[in-house]
Amino acid sequence: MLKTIETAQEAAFPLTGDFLAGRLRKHLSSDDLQYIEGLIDGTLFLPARETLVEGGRRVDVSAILVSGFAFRTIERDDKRYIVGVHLPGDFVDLHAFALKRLDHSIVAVDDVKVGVVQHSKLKQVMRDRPKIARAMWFSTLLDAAIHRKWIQMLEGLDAPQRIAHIYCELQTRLELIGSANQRVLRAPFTQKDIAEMCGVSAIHANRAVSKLRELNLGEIRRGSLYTSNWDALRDYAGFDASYLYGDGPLRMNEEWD
Amino acid sequence: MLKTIETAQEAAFPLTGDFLAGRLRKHLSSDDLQYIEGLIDGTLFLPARETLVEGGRRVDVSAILVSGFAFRTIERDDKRYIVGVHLPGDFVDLHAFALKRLDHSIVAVDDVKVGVVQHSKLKQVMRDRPKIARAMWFSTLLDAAIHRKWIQMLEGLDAPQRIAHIYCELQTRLELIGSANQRVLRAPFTQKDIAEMCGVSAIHANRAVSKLRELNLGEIRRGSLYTSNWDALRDYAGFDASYLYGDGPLRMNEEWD
DNA sequence: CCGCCAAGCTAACATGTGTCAATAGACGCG
DNA sequence: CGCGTCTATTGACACATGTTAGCTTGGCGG
Repeated sequence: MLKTIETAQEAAFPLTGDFLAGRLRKHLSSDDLQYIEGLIDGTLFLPARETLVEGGRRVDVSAILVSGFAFRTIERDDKRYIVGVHLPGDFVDLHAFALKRLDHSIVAVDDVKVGVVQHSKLKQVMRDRPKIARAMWFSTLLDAAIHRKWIQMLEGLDAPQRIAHIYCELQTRLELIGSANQRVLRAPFTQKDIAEMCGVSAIHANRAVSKLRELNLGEIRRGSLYTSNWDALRDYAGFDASYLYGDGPLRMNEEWD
Repeated sequence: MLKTIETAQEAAFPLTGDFLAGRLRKHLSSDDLQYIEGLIDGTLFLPARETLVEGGRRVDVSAILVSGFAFRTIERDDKRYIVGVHLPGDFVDLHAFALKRLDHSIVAVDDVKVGVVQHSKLKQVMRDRPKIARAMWFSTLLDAAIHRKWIQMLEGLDAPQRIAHIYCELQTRLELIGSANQRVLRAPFTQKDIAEMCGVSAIHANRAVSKLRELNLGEIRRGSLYTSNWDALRDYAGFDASYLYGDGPLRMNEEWD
């Protein structure tokens, strides 16, 4: 169960379908998207910095992030490691459906709204709607592809490049769900958050942020990135968006039937 | 298609079912395992260091590793980043089924044998055998969980600890498929391979290997790890096997019906 | 409006890691 | 058997990052 269900409040208004399954928006028909929306049992609000799913716990529901940011985190010896970031439209703990318990936690970064789906319903989807099931599988594989890119990033980039890469990824993912802004990437991260995503100390993250500013690549203030030169930033980070499977000739609509 | 299909040879002998779907061995009935084995169209041999699947290419088959080791790698600017390791029994590019093209390459470490499965057959599985489909999904989610652990490892451990952690993981995974040895973990890695898994230079990997030797934690010779003290090694790396979902009360046999 | 506290920033020094250069060992091949 | 090549190893030095300490800024509640 959701650990913090008791601190959350029920939503009063309907979901729009706009951000729902935002990541799959380009990959499924609106019929299919509506079907997914129909799986949602209810909506929860969770305040910033609260834990949505505690690692190790058994769960029998999964959650779609409707608004706000969330982290995947692993704790060890009082240190927190951020292993992924999620945006509105991400089916954020779908992994728990097949794994039954998660190896990590999901925490809200700012105030978030999530849609809750019972695993029993997902089991039904597996039986009755193989195409939807495959799309959900695809969504978790996209998480895996992002994980691999982070591994490569941690293996090959220094701290300023890692920060640049993470923001480039987020910008592209926001573009894919239609909520990017050209001049600013609004995000609620502290520099400690940035440090934990990059695997460096908070102090070094600060140095790295300063370096990006000195290089005129962008200015990070209170988590938000202001830049006039995304191309230079992408170049600096060696960012290549193909791992996000955002477009090209391989969208599921064309491939999955 | 398999890029190197022309360099590979057809297998002459039948598969045993022993290592097949080795990772799922504890999670499925022998009936189900035999069904998976039945999906295999043919067998390929691939010589050491050859590429099984080239990243970016469209594929319409996936491969189960029957014998030998394989790496997942990403290339960039003539540098190779190893983002994962696979052992016999791993459904090594099942990700390509839903993704259609892979964001990375699969390369043989030593001489390998793989079983090939057509995606058209997997599509059939999605329609007709939801439980098997879910098990295959599980297998890819296990890859994702391993990716997350690598991210944490790269964010939080220094080079010698990373090496220790990787070998601990491999030992546990070998135990899970019943082919571990208590005194030696036989593996065909060069120190350059180890460096590329850890995200450090080959020279620094050498220093790290030396340090493990000095600390009496283990001796790595030609890729194989000789140790008499796995507990100390696990402790040194902060290794906790729960992310491998090897046992406990959450096996699929009990949970998936 | 004040004051508090978390977040951001800076400096100085220690450790981890990269790079270059050089050498030694292991293996394949003629 | 000896040569050449890939792998492993060592030393010296430069750069990246961690750690500790202290200071500044900004948002927020009283």
